[in-house]
Amino acid sequence: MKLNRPRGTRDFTPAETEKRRYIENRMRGTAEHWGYEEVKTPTFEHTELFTIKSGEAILDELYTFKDKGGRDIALRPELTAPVLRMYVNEMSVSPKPIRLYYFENCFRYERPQKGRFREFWQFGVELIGSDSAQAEAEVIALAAAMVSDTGIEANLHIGHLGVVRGLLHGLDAQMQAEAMRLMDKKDVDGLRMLLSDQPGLRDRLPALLDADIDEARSITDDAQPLEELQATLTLLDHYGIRYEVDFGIVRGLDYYTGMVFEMYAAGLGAQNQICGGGTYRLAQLFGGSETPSCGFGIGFDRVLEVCGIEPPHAPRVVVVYLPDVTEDAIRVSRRLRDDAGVRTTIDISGRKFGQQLKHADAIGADYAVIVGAKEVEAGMVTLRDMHTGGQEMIGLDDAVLRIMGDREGEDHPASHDESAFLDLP
RNA sequence: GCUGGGGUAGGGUAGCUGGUCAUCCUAUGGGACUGUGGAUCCCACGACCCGGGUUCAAAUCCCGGCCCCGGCCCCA
Repeated sequence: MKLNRPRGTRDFTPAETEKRRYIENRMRGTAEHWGYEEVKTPTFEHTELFTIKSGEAILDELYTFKDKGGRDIALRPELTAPVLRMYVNEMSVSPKPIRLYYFENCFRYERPQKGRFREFWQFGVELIGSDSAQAEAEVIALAAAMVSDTGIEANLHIGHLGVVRGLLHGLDAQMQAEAMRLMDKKDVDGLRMLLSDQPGLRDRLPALLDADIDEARSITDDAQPLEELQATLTLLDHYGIRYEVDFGIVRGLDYYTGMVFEMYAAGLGAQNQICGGGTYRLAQLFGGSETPSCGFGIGFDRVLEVCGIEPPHAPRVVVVYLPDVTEDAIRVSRRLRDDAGVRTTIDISGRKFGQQLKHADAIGADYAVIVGAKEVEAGMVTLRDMHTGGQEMIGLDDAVLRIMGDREGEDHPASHDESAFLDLP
């Protein structure tokens, strides 16, 4: 009986993996240019870490189990909590602010659909130790840069939880939660109905959904959140980032303290959000001292689904040889790998000459380097361009140069990206 | 959790008002072809999602499950 992979998981073929690696490394490169350093945390944590952060309700969506020592363990559903836990455990005395990024798989037990899987990958950033306007603007600008680096046009919406929270202050907790939910859904009618006996709010809250920052001033009495937001937005203008003010972004969780933002891309159906973040305080929940922070997460799988970027083509070379010169052929393949640094394969199946070429074609080789008695005698190789069919007997050094020149002539981005790409294990 | 559509070789499909050996294309391996690929021909390989029911007979009809693709809910 054939076994299939578990629901909501995926296999990635070589072509898909290559593309994922390439995009991943571009994003990595951007984060590093902004001075962020990569961290890794465990794939599983104590379940408590996530329930402390997000409440017991998330247990339904967690992969949990008891380990052999009876501990309650959960596969990580996200990385902000693990990274902040790590900060409290390992880095709380590091000089602030601390700039961290991560790229990891996460697990959520949810119904799979477009852009939603049970194992998915998140790229994220946490700027720990500051919630200044400068910090917020940097984090948002970095998110925008990462997304646009992948060739995606996304809409950036920025809001501030202080405004809604200030307005809802007098209501009981359940009403507040419901109002927040309706704000998030932009459900004007629902809001009016919910707040029908709250004349002070019934119109102001729905009005906030469409308000820009000036209009918001007339809706709320509390000027402070708006000033904070204005300071951040002013800096973002200097970063050259385009955004939309949206007080309907509520990101319901208690630990968000102020600015919140989301990015949306077309072409993803119901799961159109590719990035979400904001300013929060979590460290004290995990036993650290109160530490303002901000960060965001990018849904890597959704990015891949809409981004138009393809990895640069790296030439493929096949050494085609006759059985009586196997040793020479192996020597040639070593030179191609070591000196030219191109991906080089050589027949291991005992195929006949014609079939070796046929196979080279089938796997999409760009060049065949032909080694036979003639070549060995002349101390040369025959370099065949598999695309044009043209071929020429030349010295191995020339062949190496020719192939390397091809690689450098390809249309692909700046060298740092390429070297990062090639340095992968 | 709710809901619509769907599961036939590795991929794509025909058959699906029950009845020869389940069709065709493609991919893969080999041969025709012992120094020149993409063509052609031949051979090989390989499937009815799982379980139960109805029936002399089930890929086909019925029930349940699993899975896939969407939508809702949720979304740290």
